[in-house]
Amino acid sequence: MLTYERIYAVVRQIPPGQVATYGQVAELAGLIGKPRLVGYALYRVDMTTDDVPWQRVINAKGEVSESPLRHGSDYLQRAMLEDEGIEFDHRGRIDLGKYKWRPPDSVIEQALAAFGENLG
DNA sequence: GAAATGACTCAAC
DNA sequence: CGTTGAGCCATTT
Repeated sequence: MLTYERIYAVVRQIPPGQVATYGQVAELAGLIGKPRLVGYALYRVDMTTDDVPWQRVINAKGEVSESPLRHGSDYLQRAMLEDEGIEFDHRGRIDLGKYKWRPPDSVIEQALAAFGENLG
């Protein structure tokens, strides 16, 4: 289960007003090449709590993903992002070049430290 | 243990 | 730019 916590930890590092892609989170979470795990983890996130800002995690296309189980709350996620100052394209896409989260070295160092714990 | 699922990503046309 | 196909592996049943 630490795998998920790793992802949550990274997602929590995402500051408001910015978005990160699954690949980005996966890379920082040590799940390089396994973006699906991130998506799966976010799906498992208990959105009833604010533990993880899953809303700031989108796909590499800059679109806000949605799940059939999430049906109906897709607009809610968009609203939350808009509330953070993020603008959506006419197609519902976000300008990653403007809003994509740029992980600071501190986060990378933390990630590396986390890897060490796991890698042994 | 084995099969099925999945909020994705990269590459090719 | 949009669609199609293959890769990835932990979680779930």
